[in-house]
Amino acid sequence: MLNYMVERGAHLDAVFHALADPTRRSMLGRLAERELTIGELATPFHMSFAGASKHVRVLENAGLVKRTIRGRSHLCRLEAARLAEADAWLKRYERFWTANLDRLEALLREEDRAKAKSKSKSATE
Amino acid sequence: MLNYMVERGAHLDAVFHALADPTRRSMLGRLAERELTIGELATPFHMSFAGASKHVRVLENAGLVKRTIRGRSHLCRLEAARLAEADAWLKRYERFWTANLDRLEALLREEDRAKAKSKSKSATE
DNA sequence: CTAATTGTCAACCAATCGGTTTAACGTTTT
DNA sequence: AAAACGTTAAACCGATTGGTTGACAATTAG
Repeated sequence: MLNYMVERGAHLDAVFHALADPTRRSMLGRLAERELTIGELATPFHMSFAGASKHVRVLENAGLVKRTIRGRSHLCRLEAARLAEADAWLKRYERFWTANLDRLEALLREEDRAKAKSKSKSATE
Repeated sequence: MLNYMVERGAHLDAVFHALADPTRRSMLGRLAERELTIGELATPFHMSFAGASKHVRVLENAGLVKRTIRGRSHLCRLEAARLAEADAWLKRYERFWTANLDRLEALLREEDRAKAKSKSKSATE
């Protein structure tokens, strides 16, 4: 749906998909140190040039990499904004692994639910 | 490779893949509020029962959900440890969106690289 | 015992994935 | 003008994805 695309989550689909591949994560890792051309990005993996090029495009489409063409070589640089979005999404679950205070909070919510049995809730994704 | 599986990153593949689907993210969101059966997880989406079941399995295989069978219904609960791993991976890039101090750090690293031109580096993914 | 409920499994589908190869394109060098 | 370089495009491949259906197993309710 268009609403979904605009409102929220569309980026996350692409970003998480892009991150779900070790080759791509490795590329991002190298780009975190310096800007690299497609060729430089390709060399560490025993993979065809075109193969690496496709990985870069996935990263680009997810907004994780931006490319500037200079002459015949394409320079890639890391673009972190979308990573920040992914991080923000994960943060919503932070309390589940920071624990401790959680046990308490869980108990409180338990009490809350016991008291107010009437409400129905909407799944905010 | 087996080495890859054991060493690092194998989880991330599965976790990020699991998160790359809006249905699955939504399920996690609901599980963050309370434990739910497969059926309860399925209802919000106009999707077959078996379809939802497969999504849950993906989450389970990624270690994001744990299931306890009680009678004929399967209770699912959120398991956050793997989310923490994903968060830890993302944190390595945090400085790229917190910015500001970065410009400085980048300059410092630039100087460093200029001084020591001898070292080769390994891509730690 | 019989029904209905809760969920899985297996087969199947079209679409996408990660990867290859070969051909082409624009840029730089000679 | 020609050759070499850096990269993309297109066609293709097998594997996987998200989704369906229908049959089945197990627990629960009437």
